[in-house]
Amino acid sequence: MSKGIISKSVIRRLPRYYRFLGELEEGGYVRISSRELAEKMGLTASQIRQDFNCFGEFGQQGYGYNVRELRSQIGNILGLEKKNPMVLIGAGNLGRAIAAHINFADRGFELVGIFDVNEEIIGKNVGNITVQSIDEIDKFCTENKPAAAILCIPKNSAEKVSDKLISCGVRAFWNFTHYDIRFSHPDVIVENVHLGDSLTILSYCLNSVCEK
Amino acid sequence: MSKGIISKSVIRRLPRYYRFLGELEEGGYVRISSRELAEKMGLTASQIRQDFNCFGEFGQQGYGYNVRELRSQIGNILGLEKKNPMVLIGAGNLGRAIAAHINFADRGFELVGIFDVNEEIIGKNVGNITVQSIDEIDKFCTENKPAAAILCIPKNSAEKVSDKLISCGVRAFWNFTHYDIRFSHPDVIVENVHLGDSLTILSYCLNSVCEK
DNA sequence: TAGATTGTTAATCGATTAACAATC
DNA sequence: TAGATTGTTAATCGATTAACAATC
Repeated sequence: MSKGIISKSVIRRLPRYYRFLGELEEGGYVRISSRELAEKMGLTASQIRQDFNCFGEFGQQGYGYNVRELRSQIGNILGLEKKNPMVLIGAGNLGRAIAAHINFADRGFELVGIFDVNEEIIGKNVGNITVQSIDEIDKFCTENKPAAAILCIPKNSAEKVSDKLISCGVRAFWNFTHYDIRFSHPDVIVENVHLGDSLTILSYCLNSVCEK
Repeated sequence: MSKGIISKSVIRRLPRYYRFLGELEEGGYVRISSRELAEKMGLTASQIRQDFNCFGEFGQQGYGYNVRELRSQIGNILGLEKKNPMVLIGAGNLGRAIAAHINFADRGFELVGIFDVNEEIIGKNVGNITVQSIDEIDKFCTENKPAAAILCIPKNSAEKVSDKLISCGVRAFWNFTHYDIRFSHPDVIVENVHLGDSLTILSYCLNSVCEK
């Protein structure tokens, strides 16, 4: 699919390309040039062409890119035709909101199980999934082989839980805790979401002069 | 406070420094060298010294940095002693989870109002704040002068709502929608949280060979 | 004083932008 | 064919790392 290993900077732009192309497609666009797309997205045409050329030659000289075709290619690159089974650990406020709010199917995943330690939550439904005790995780993983896990748990339990999940074969984490999974598991795939840090950055920008 | 304008790359590392130094302080550390901190955080000592020197000379040759002092300095840089009034727009799953989950006071903010359009939610309490109708936002802003807003609303209402808030004096947004506020308001401060994009990146990494 | 470690300058690396030949 | 726009190479820019003199 791709020409060698792709830099994080490029990968982080792919979901946004995918979204924009979806909107263009809905808006009836059939073709678009890198120049026009750059204008709409606030990037340079050069960067767009460089980015796409990491993965192949999706355009045509003198014409530009076919919107539907390009979007579909990027979707494939992102692995969105897959439905990787995923578990949610922690069904507190944040975990339940994630479960309800995120369209997993459109992002290459399927949410197949939810786990918690809190007896008051266990047995209740979140969406159409019944929250199970974390003690069931071993058995569940053996049967369902989840590839990925969402961590919406307190920091102090994150080490134990992630160790356990990795030993059960989970290879990727969407990590909402401040625990650094990669420190003891350098080969695991981790996408961190540090909401607190994000708000802290907003505080900085509100109180100081910021670039861009 | 700082020596000129600081690059986004540096700013994005500040909250993590602040967190680590907090943990060190709790763990009884009095001093730490850039080398030791680098080891713990998975950075280079050089980068740490460069980062800190954007803001001043916080260390002492031959000694290193005083943990408590350094943390306090970074806290000030981040503006965490302030309590900027902030409103939440959208009290659905995600909005309510954010309101409950985030420690605003530790991040330089105070949540002072919550707004929604849904009649079934208006009048209910989220934490100790009563959800108001979005129609009240004008009056509320005049009285309370919120500096920042959290957008947890559908994309198609984001343009109207952000225009309105900006006209009411809101200068900064913690934006959970995929609407690009800066496109029509280039001078506004925006910190985007694109949860869907983040999960999509995890899909890519799970299905392809990734760096780091 | 000697050892340690900073603050800062210089070198390197990687990412973005510009330029242009290839080609539809 | 002429015009447009890509794919790709070269130039620039910015961020990270290395080196070292200053100094506690």
